[in-house]
Amino acid sequence: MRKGEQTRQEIIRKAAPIFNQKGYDGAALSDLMQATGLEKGGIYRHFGSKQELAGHAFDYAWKLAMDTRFEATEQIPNTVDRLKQIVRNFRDRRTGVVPGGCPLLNTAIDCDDGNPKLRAKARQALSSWLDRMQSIAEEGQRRGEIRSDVDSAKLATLIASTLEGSGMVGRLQRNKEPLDLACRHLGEYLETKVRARKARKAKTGADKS
Amino acid sequence: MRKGEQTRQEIIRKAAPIFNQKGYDGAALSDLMQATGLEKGGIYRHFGSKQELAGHAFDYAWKLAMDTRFEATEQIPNTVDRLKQIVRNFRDRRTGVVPGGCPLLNTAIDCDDGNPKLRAKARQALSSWLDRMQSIAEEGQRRGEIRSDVDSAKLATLIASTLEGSGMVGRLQRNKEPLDLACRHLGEYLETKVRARKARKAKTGADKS
DNA sequence: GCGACCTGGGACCGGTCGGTCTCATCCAAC
DNA sequence: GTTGGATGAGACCGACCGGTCCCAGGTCGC
Repeated sequence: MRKGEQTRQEIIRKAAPIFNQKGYDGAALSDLMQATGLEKGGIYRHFGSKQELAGHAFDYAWKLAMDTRFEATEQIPNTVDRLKQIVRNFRDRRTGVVPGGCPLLNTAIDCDDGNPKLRAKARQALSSWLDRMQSIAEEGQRRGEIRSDVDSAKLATLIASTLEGSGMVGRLQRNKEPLDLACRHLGEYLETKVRARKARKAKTGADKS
Repeated sequence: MRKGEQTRQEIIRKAAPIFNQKGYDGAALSDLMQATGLEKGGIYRHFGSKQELAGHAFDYAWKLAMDTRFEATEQIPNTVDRLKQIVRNFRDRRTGVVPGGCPLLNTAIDCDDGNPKLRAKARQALSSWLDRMQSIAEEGQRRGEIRSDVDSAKLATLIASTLEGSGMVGRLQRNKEPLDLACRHLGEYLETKVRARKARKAKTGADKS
């Protein structure tokens, strides 16, 4: 029972980059066999189907992505600063993440037509991301750090959309400028439209217009 | 010579949605045969390979997308208003467009690893879109409608990234709100950070902060 | 109206796909 | 040390993949 579970986790770990890079159809059993060093029978002992393995691989990749995106944010006291750190994490933190770009973006596009099981997973993953950012925004509003007229759900959606879109453009151009651009744009937006002003006194030069 | 060319165009027209929805690998010859009503031999008479057909199908889909996105913009005199119309077109105009979402986004993700030919096409398509928006921004700067401190290339990238990201999120959620949100966000951004102020007098209430 | 050629059908090809099954081996509890 | 279940190898399967080719029939220019 022990060795088997170990192998199972190893398969998921090794399979995740394959699925993330090649997509569900593009990732052939032969690719997975090569990546894991196992024969077909060895893989199918632990998973009932390719689809099942793909599901676990996505969960694994997404967990890593989420952990990375929220890394070093828990201890930031101010919620706006926390959101800004999330934005920066998306741009900067690359180590440890499953290769092939954002698993959410990849899976969403890959499974948009056909493969409803994986699509549902992607949808759920998006929700989990949005919910977590929304919670931070709501906490900020309760604490008076974020303006009360901000719609927390829409803010989360805007941040996620902008980051994912920039990630896609940057990946296509093989250039990190779009991501950097989005990062700065969102940073400015958070400062000027989201962060509550302290009192009467303006703090930053950014509110000049 | 006449009938053949007609059939060829018909194949491209019918194949484009298949490739756009299922991706390159996912679109099997059998799917294309069903969509076109032709047998394998009939298709291969007009195209040397599946890849070649996919290339033409992408060009066709992208041309339609571009035409739609820039529809009703040429005659808008003010360049900022023209950019705003492009943003609105992305959200609103759906008729006549190849089903399956943005061909650029689909192809970029589908071909990110493997299939460099198609990937190059996607990259070129992105450039053509960015260049066209950048040209509008530059024209606006020459005419004093757009602030001189705006980086036209970065503005184009920001608009494209935001729209594509929102389109992806909206597609996953099967909900047009993200796109609407991005649209309004970009509209506000264009008004407050891009459009040149007329003179001394403030025109909109938006510049209050 | 004839003849050449353009067009499309469909049998056929080797390769690979995801998936199954059997059996030798390994490991771990006793 | 023995033994029984857990484990993984690899042959095998039918389906389907992209691609080729030849031939019948339709479509043209003349």
